[in-house]
Amino acid sequence: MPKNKKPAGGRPAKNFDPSYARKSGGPVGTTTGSRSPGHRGYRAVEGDAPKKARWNADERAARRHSDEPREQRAPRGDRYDGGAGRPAYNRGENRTERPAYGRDDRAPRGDRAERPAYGRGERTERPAYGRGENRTERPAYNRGENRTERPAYNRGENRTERPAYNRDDRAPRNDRGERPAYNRGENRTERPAYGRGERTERPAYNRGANRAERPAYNRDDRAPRGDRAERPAYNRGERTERPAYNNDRPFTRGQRIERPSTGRISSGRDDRAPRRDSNFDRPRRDAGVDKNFYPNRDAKGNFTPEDDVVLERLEAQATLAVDVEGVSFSDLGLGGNIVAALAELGAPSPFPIQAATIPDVIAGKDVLGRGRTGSGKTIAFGAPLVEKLMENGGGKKRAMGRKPRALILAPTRELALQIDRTVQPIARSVGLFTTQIYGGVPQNRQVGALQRGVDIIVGTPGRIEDLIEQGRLDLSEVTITVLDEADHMCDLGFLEPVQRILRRTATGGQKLLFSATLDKGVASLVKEFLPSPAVHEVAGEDQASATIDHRVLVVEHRDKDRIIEELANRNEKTLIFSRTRAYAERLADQLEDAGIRAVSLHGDLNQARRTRNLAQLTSGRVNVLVATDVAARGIHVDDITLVIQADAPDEYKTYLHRSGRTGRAGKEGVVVTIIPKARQRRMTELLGRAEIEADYVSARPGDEIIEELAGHMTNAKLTA
DNA sequence: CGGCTTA
Repeated sequence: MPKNKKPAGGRPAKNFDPSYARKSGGPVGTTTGSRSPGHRGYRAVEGDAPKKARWNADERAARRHSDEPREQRAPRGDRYDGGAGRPAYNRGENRTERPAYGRDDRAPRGDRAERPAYGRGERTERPAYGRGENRTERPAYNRGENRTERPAYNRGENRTERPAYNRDDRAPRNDRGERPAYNRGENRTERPAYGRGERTERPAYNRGANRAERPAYNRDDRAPRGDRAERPAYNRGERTERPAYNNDRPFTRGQRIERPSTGRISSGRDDRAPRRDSNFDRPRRDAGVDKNFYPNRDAKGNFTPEDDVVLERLEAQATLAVDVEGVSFSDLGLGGNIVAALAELGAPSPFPIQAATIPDVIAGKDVLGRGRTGSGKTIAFGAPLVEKLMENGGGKKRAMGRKPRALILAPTRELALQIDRTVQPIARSVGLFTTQIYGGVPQNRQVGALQRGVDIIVGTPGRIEDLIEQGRLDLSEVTITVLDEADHMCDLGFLEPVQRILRRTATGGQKLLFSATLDKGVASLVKEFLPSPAVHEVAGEDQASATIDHRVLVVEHRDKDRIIEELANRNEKTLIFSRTRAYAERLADQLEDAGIRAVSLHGDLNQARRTRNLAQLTSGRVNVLVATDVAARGIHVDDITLVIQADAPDEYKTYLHRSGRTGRAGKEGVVVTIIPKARQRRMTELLGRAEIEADYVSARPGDEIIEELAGHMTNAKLTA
């Protein structure tokens, strides 16, 4: 706490003083906190003031910042005083002052007696679950024999059997003292507020130095093999199938130590997302458990060329650009407020895809829409969706705790965020609320928003399904569902969760599927959910758009990184795609080392870093982003003039989506795909499928062609 | 390979 907030001679505000609880006296009657009413921390009466009633988590979530658009609030860490000045919130002894954070309201008390000691017996055995020094003692993080004792944590049927897990029924507060050490004790005080603003101050959790000290966390070397054999068959099956699991982690320890820090601010190295093995993957390991969150993809490879035909088979109704000339959004059936909001968003009049689909959506039809990337698909579904909700809305509007009536699903968090940035202002213009539901961030705020009541949900499948299972999200009144990047949502790994989610929505609800590429991969969804869809695409706007110059560089493998470096050494925005997270990270590092400011974007970064790195490209703070295919679809960044495919894509659709990051809104762009000689045949086949013509050029570092492609020479020469 | 849930 800043010293200047302490009145001279006073004692620290009790909420902020970790040592307070130890001082037996309690209030001694001197002034404290702010003297001005309305200021945070204001205390009108000292000493005998009644103890402040506390909110439980849900109440707090419902009240917090209710006066500002919730989606625009700063991330947690930036609020209040940034956390750094809040030394002990949620920690140590303070904890005891808090009457059961987030528990009271959850389950009926009655449960308690029935579950006398769930999760406690074990606890004594591992007093500091998963943390600190204990870690080394538990080489097999979260695994091993404990597992068998709690056979179904967080899973299907168990869930229903113990409706009150993680809830009220644990123990009355005073029980606390008896509870061995759950979440308390010395560890707690040592941890400077896990997961909040102070993050950067956190000494070494999951970071460089510590890494080396923690010999066994989550890594290859974490547990002797023998451990595994002893484990009674739980959690084994997949393991054997994935022998290299954890071996191809992007950062092996070796690398880490070699380059402890290059001084890159943005390396992202310190912002790794938590590993996803153990718990995260666990559900799918158990046969017989219905929850199959991310189904394994062993079945992949059933792809046959015949499946991969372009949408024409679905008899798209083509719309010509000329058809929509002079048409306004009002003509299409949108209300005045929405039209005004669209104008504000920079969309004064409809694009063809919008003109094609908006009337059908308002008419209540299911719609399949294919439009070139950057053709305005978000508005094509967002605006009529809001219009529909208005028509059906009636008096429910703004009722506390009303159930959502529209759902927009996207394959990546970044895309969900971006969609919300467009849809939210449209919705707000007519008094409807949106909220984002996606993983990688604390769920409190999202749950709070749901409790206040929202109309439109924008999110990714994982968290949405999670909240459904927690009983915190009810889709039964969702009458309009949108799948953006629909074909990707039908890929293995996404299809099943998406199907489960769609089945949770109102029966007979309207479904809209949009993507830049659509093929028969969507058939299974169409069959089940879109009985007779209207299919739209925009004629003459295929992906081989004239504004993009496609090139293929055939290089020696050893020259590849060097050539990428030369290509990326330019003054305009460049997006580089790699196949793996590790390579994306390595390339970003290499570019930085070469003096080219670059950041990365991939699933090994935590969400904060992902958001920040993408924002750095958007804002122009850096010109180079190295990404996995997380950035391939839907992400819009202005003025990317060069897309480099450091690894060629496997699928023509991926090529189209990646290259769609440039040449947006009619601007020019170059797509350079770097391949080894051996890949030429495959590449040609892929380009044929994508209906793209591209020149092949062999290149070595320093070649003129690289200068050209980087834009250091004139366009005239480039095309010559 | 990548993407997608956890306090």
